[in-house]
Amino acid sequence: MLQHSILETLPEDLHRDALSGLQPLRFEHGKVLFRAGDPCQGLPLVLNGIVKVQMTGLSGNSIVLYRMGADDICTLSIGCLMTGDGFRAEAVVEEDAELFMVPRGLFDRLMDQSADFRLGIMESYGRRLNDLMLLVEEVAFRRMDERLEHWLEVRAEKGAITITHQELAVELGTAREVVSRLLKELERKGRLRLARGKIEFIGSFVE
Amino acid sequence: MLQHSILETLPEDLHRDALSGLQPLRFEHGKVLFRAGDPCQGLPLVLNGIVKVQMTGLSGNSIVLYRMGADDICTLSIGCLMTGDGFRAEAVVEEDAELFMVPRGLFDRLMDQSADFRLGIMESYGRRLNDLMLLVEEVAFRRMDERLEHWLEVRAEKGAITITHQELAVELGTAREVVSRLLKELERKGRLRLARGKIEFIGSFVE
DNA sequence: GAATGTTCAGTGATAAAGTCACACAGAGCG
DNA sequence: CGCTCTGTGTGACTTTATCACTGAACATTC
Repeated sequence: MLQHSILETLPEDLHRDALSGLQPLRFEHGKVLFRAGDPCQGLPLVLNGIVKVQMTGLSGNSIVLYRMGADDICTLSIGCLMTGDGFRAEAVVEEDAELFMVPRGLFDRLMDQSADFRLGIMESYGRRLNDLMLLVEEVAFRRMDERLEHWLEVRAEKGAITITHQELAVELGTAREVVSRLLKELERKGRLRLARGKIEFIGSFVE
Repeated sequence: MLQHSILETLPEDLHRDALSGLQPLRFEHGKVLFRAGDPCQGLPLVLNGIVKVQMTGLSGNSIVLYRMGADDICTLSIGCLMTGDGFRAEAVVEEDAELFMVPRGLFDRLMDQSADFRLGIMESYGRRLNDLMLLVEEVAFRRMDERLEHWLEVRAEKGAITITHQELAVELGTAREVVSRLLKELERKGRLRLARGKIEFIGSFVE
């Protein structure tokens, strides 16, 4: 389904006009869409798949800031698009994704001519700001065991997931050893089973 | 000086039109502009003074997210303005401030009719997003002693500041005891002098 | 299939930061 | 002066981060 809801709200002529200039780009798992310092090519509209955005601190540690899925807009790019500054973060394709890349000129035109488009952009910005505020709160005040358990609970329905402790550490913005120890603790409590690169949920997680 | 640069870019008729509907609102130090959960009244344009935005976690701890000064735009409000959701944060006047409150209708009209206004809004959003990303990185990976020293260095030129350890803890999103201990350590090293509600800089800070 | 290299996981020691509990000091006030 | 309120100092303990190292699981090569 190669469409994006923010384009569907456009009046017919604008819509046809916009689509004619946009090719869906296909990216595979693991592909780095952009990295810290890259200039901005345009505004990415995610059609399907999942892209995660993470940043690496001066210390070398990384943390996942948020994810984008179908119908999402990479609002982070707008800032760069406007000011010409580079990104502070990097985006990595987590599940094979397709997206439209809206160039600066078209973006300006859509902003100028469609109130719905503007609304969509503003809403997306608001959501992103909100996400980041919640992340700040979580990182600053929540305990790591709670955060880890919460992260696991969200994905527990799948029964098992494929992820290394290092990757999990980046998700939470902590150290690999911390994740290893906490997971081991959960295994001792009989709530999951650990294997190399895999976590299997049992007991309280699945219920 | 009761003007705001984002309004100055408007074409003359729009500018006159906008200003006619806007009264500068005056707020004193300590006044709470809005708190978590409040509905959004409009888009605040800061004319002068300083407003700080902070949030309180479920744990009861707080952290300062960012500050707004002259010519700033409270972009956080746009999200609420659009979706009707309440704020997650609260805004407190730090230095007496005046601001314009742009109501929804006027905001929509300006977005519709002025490319410069749109540009200003987008830039502001971008900056805010960037600030929050940097904050996440700082909270997640930087050591508290470094963060405290950096915070102090920025204000050291004043020679002395009036602040309690508790307030400083909220600035950094940590506990009062941690701040007390780190400050005491700095005092032992001869870099500052502590008094009730006051920090006086000496030695390496002033140089 | 044995040797080798690479990635991933486990763990002890130690340092930094957060939490809890409480003592005490200065400021304001009846 | 004695009382209260707010701000500060500190010990004890828990949680998290960092460092250093070990061994296990998997992949590659001969």
